[in-house]
Amino acid sequence: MNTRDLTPRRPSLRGRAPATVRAPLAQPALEPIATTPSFKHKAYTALKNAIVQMDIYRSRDDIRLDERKLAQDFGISRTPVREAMAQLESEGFVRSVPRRGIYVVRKTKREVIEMITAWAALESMAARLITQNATDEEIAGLRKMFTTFVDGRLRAHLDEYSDVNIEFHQSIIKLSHNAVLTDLAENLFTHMRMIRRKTIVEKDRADRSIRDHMNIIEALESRATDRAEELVRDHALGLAAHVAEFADYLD
Amino acid sequence: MNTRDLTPRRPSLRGRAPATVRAPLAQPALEPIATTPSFKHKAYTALKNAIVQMDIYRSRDDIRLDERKLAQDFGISRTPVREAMAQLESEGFVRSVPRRGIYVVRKTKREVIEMITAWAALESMAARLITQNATDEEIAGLRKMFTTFVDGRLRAHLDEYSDVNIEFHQSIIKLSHNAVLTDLAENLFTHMRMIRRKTIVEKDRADRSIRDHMNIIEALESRATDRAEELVRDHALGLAAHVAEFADYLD
DNA sequence: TTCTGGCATATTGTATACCAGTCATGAACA
DNA sequence: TGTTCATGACTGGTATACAATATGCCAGAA
Repeated sequence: MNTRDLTPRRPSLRGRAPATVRAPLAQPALEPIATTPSFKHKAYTALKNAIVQMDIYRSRDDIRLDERKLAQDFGISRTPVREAMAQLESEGFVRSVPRRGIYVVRKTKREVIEMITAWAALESMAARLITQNATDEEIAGLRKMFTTFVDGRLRAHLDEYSDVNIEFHQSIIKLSHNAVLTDLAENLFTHMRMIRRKTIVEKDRADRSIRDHMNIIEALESRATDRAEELVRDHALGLAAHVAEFADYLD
Repeated sequence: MNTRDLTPRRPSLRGRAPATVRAPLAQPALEPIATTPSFKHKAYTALKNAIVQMDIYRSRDDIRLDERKLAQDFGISRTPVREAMAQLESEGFVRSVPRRGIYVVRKTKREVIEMITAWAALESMAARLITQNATDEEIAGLRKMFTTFVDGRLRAHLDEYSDVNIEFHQSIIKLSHNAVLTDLAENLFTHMRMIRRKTIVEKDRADRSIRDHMNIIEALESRATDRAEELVRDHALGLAAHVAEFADYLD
């Protein structure tokens, strides 16, 4: 098997990347056309949704996904399904065992704690960036969103893994305007969403969480960089500690 | 196209992992045979190495990879090459343009800064964890590794993107014993390594970098959590600022 | 009845054939 | 001489066929 000898030279291809060259015309910015997002991408989205929505922590039985059945159900061939699976595997959602099957991954308690810790790292950096770069309007939007949540009757459901809670933290990350932070965190949040159903909703923690959020917003508004970072970090690490102590249903 | 209807039931599969059950016999513990890592994985490794090693920032010409040629060179079919490509694409190393080709991705200046910022977030959290969890021996190993580097004649090459420099930071992340942090950072570091050749080696920054490293080690040794975190963070963010100011060769 | 060995089956890994756009080329024409 | 446009080679996307291997079943012997 002769390896190597790639193609580092460019083969003619004169015009560099015409696809990315935007015409400088004064057109009303028409959308990039309804480009069909390829079967592979559609399969990826559908599979990810399906996996996220299933309550995988309810039972301890292994959950296996059948390539051929999925391909049949989607009405496509195995190839795009396999490519979607490969991506989901690299993102930590499924695990492929050769000649055995593809199984949905259940995170261990340790892994969940590690993910929350990583999230703490990313979001605390985001908070820092917000105090330095975000506009007052953006931060005000954060407060508005939050108070809407709290005033509504959603308060009762504001446990750590609820959609509204995660959305709040997701907004903080996004306000950093750092695409890398956002992407990395997005994957972590998706994993979080999968655990939510099993969470023990403790009234105390919910109240504490709301107070934390308020303090975070205030620190951001006053541009207190170090304090904002610290509050965000400790809020997340507090959840990690809580999981470490009480989330015995994992494992 | 009827979607959905996965296979959440587990298909028998009674004994969970019989492969790990060791026979209690007095046999010479024969190894589980050399299992060959799938062509897909081998192609992935080979491709990644090839991409990382090529000096992609030397020229501005697009670098295109040809599926068919690569498959031919590797002596395998297109399928595993494609699957490897898909993974590399999700990791941000290549970009696939339908009906056009697969191109090696060149990071923009903004993206590099964002990556360094994310790295700062991860490593500063790692530093925090080290002060709380790592053993004295582990931290001592860090100092030993570093002094070996500095004492040697490697000092001249200790610019921010050099292998030894990156290895130092990699070691810090690893000492956190947090697999999620480690994985996320690993990808960022790999991207870093690709930029190194174009770096302007400034003597001042190299010296500053060494001093920073020493301070970081001392903070870790004295278990100064907040200080270690701050030093690590500022060290990385300093590089980000440096790139923002001087790395005009990007873009 | 219990255990062993071989075969049938199931499932993923890999190879190959086909399809649908894209782009360079060059002939035809003004 | 410059422009247009048809054509064909080329490329990634998709479908399908084939190969390799793990697992379960069953017949037959002890």
